[in-house]
Amino acid sequence: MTTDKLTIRQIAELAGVSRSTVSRVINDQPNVSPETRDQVLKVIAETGFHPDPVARSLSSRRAGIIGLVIPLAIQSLFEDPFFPRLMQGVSQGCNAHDYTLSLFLLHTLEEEAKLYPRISRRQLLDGVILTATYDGDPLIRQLLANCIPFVLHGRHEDPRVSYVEVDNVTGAHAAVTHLVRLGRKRVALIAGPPGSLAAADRKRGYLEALQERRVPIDEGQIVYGDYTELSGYEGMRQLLSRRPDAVFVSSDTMALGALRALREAGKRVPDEVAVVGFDDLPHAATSDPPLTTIRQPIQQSGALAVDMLIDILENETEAARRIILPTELVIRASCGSWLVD
Amino acid sequence: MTTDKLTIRQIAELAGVSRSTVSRVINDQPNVSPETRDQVLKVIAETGFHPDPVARSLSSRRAGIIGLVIPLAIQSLFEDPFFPRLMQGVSQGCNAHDYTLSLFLLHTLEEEAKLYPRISRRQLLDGVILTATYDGDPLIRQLLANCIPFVLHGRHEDPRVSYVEVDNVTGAHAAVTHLVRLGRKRVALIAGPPGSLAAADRKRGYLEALQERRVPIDEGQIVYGDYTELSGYEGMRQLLSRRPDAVFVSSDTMALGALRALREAGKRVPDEVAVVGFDDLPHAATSDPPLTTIRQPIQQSGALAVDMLIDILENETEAARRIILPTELVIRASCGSWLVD
DNA sequence: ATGAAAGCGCTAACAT
DNA sequence: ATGTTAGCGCTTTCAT
Repeated sequence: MTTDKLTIRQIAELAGVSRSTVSRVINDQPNVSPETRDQVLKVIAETGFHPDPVARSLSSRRAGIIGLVIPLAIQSLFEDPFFPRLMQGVSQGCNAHDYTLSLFLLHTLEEEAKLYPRISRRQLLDGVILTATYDGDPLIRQLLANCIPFVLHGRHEDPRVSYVEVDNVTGAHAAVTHLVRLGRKRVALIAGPPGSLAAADRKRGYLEALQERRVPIDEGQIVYGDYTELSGYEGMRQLLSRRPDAVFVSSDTMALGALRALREAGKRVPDEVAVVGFDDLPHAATSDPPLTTIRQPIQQSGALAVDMLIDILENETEAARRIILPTELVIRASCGSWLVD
Repeated sequence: MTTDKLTIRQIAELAGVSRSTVSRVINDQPNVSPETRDQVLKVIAETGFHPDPVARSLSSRRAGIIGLVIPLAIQSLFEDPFFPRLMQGVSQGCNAHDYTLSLFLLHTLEEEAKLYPRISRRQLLDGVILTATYDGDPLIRQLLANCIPFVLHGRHEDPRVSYVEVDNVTGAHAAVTHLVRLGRKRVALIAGPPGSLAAADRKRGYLEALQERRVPIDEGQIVYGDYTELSGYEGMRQLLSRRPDAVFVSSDTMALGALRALREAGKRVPDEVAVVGFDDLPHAATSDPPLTTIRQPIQQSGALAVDMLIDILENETEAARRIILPTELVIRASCGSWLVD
């Protein structure tokens, strides 16, 4: 039935019209009489015709494909549910707009170098969503220099860059303020990797919250992880000698590692040490004890990045677009709220 | 510098040759004299020319793109590190062969229906890797019917289907045999969802191991989950009344849920109940207690699926290809090996 | 409202 | 070894 060698040419013949008309119908363009349109649609339905996306891209200069690129596909990518969640959001956004999603996980610098030709032609990809960029990532410069439409997932200083970000400063601020109000005096921080802007923002929220509450800041209470469970574990072990009575951890996955270190050390959570994470991914709710955390709308942010990119693609304006999404404190057992009720 | 309106035409002019010659050079074809080749390569390097992939696809009828499709993007996708790991493998495979990866996460049946036109044209996608298919998934039939090259991740009965699979039966068999040898008499099973062939295979391994060891099989000791932590938790709670002294869980993530249920119920692991998982993902090593599990080469299986698909694309043969990968028992604390030393 | 015709940038016979 | 030419299947002016 579906001979699949169909082209608009055959459809045109079968419908008794010209190729242009078929093209108009396919693309929902005006200037086709209702009868003609119905006739063509009927033939298309009967034959099961689908226009060739490649030919279409070649002549229309748009591919209907969006790239999601993750530079230096970090270790945590494959252990932290954060990225899958983000991909889900991006994927849903693409599906909703009938765009295809291409995924570029760059494991090495070589692969990163090879990426560029692929996207530079503005043909294979209409635009790019870039996430998990690190400080000084050359990709942003390249995209900017070559006028390739892109949206960053995470904020950026350059005024030309459009982005979707989560309000990391406020989120971290809320977490730490919560701990201080609960009476914790020695609040440590397991931060994300230096070089990550999101990590820096969360650290800033931590510092500002302490300052506002007149809690002295002790640099020794700050350690850095890379969003893996292991780095959270090791970070917490380092912190142990500083005897914190609370710790704000920049991701749930690292917080799970911190809980493990505390358990091993025989520290009761939250009685001796309160813990607050960041993300509110599923495993935060099932840890022992369940994790108080800052919820961020990961999936939504991915979908919004797609919306934004498509808006940029379809309505070419100059102004960069920016969205900042709010976070939310989710209270569970690990912060010990009930201890002070 | 990079004017980016370059076509082979300009390159041809600059190099003083014809377009065909440029094309030959680009595609590493023979019948170009070394001098000409060098000259062309020089111009290409100087201008920073990259051939347009879309135009190339249109005339060569191959896109250099592979699709990874995950039908009914199951809940567990976004909480179990299994899929990210698989994607990493697939992505590396694609990068190694200079193919681009497109990701199709199908969240609804509607989206699944829309996918088909996208791939049927044999243009946008050269081939497909299909994973997490469920029983009676229409996708396989469609791909087969339309002669779209694809590789299944997971085995399949149809002799025309090429696949890469992990030896689930043997893996599960090893897990259960290990438990029985350790003296466990009442070995329960938390299986994967009915409808999944991999889940059925693991169940078969479980049943066969018990039979071989002359352990009576109790259907009441078998429950089903969906690879989420929660389903493992609930499965274990159901099993509690059956008083198992061991449980084989079909995924690490579900095993974590089982551990949580046991902890809540005050059952000591492994003393009272031994637990063995499946996967050996990072979180298996950091649970409390660390999880004995069956390691499967997820990442490798993804990369191999790509290799296989590309082999099929580039050397069109009739015969279906099949790879079965071995698993490995990884002993940690949760099975209580040391209790019987 | 409809059709004719010129590309889009490349590959692949075919000719030389 | 190199050039010529005809498409690939569609979109898009430009006529009518």
